[in-house]
Amino acid sequence: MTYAVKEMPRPKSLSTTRIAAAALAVIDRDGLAGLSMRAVAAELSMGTMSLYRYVTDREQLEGFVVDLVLSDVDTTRPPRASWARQVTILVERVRDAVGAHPAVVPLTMTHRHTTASLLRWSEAVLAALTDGGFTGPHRAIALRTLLKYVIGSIQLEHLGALSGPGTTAMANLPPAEFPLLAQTARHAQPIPPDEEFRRGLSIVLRGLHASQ
Amino acid sequence: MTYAVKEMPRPKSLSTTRIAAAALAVIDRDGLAGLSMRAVAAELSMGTMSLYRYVTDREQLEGFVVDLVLSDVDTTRPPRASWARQVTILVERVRDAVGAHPAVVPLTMTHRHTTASLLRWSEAVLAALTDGGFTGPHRAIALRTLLKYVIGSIQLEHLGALSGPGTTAMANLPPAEFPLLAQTARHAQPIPPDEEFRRGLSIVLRGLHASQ
DNA sequence: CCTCGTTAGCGTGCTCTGTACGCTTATTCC
DNA sequence: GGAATAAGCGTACAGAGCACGCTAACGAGG
Repeated sequence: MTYAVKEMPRPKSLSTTRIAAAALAVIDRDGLAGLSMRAVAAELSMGTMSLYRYVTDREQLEGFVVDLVLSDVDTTRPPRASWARQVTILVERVRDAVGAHPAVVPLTMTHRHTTASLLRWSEAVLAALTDGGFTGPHRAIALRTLLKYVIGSIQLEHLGALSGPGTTAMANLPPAEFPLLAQTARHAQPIPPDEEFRRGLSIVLRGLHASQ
Repeated sequence: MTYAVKEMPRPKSLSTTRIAAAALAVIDRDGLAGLSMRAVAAELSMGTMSLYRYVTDREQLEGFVVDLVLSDVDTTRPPRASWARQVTILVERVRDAVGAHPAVVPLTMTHRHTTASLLRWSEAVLAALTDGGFTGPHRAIALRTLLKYVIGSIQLEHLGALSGPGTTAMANLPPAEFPLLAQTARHAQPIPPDEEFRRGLSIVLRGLHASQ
């Protein structure tokens, strides 16, 4: 027996996903600074206030955008791979999904990502870790450490990658005051972000391996 | 021979540090949302537009706030300690400095921290790594990996710590769909943030050790 | 087919933001 | 003391988020 909805005099013409997609389009086109309720409404050919039928807040809309971006990550575990390889692939998928929309990075930080896809992702990572023999609190720490590395990487990448202009500036620092930094910057310059990410991740994985 | 400044008809009554301190006071009291040019001006008992004699932008003011917060980290290297211990202490100092003003965390992310104290901090970390036998590109990767861990940690902590309400919510997830996650959340619950941070860091350090 | 109830959609307007512009006033130098 | 210069600020404007209440489109019952 279905308890039908009492009344539906006029069906909603939009879904939250569609609104989020519109907002994401605005962001991708005009940057995060270009995101405004008016801009999103215009993108949907609606009046500004119509958005508020679907969204309580600008805050909530931003959350939906993050959800949308993160919903692109494949959370299935690659079969027939070592636990470390599984984790690597899962972690790289998150990086790629966020990397596809660099301008939303600040939003992913501010908005608690309790989105369903991140939960599924965590579950998959935990499964891989379990394959690797991790259990109990140690497994919890392992997951969190990986999460921290991902977040830090994304943040740092879209804030000045190793091969970016920031590093170039560091290479020109006064060598008297910052000898190691200047030298390190020169060494780091030719390392592309992908490689930096992979090598850092493999350090973390080695640490996990060595810790149990 | 000093080339004197041509004219100084009226001395500045404020320093950028003092403005940053006022802004930080506003943030600490009213949260980041309470930060506005008017609020900072009021905090200094000035007219709003007077601020613009010292600051070109709200953007720049935010940068100064970050600088101020980060200027609290002691960048001297603890003597007579293993390289790993040195790194641990240096890393924890950054965490503590930022942790003293949780509301500025989003600012530290948005604003490129090319602040002098972070440069000195990096130099110190590099020195410790050099003690540990790291050189060349490998040392660069090591520094970046540590930085990523710090950033990710700070971010994650002020976005839902392991022992926070977020984890409690996870513990109550449908066990059918998220068996490992629910179980992990229960295991993680009693772990305080400090311990989580330390154990994660030691994983990274172990990884660094194992990588060379 | 018509009417009624409900809700999607939106126009108006308020408050608050950052900041451009230009005036007033305090201060230092000769 | 007078002139020059910059500090300090009052006013004003564009654009933001969103509260409020009206209008109109639609589904259901007669």
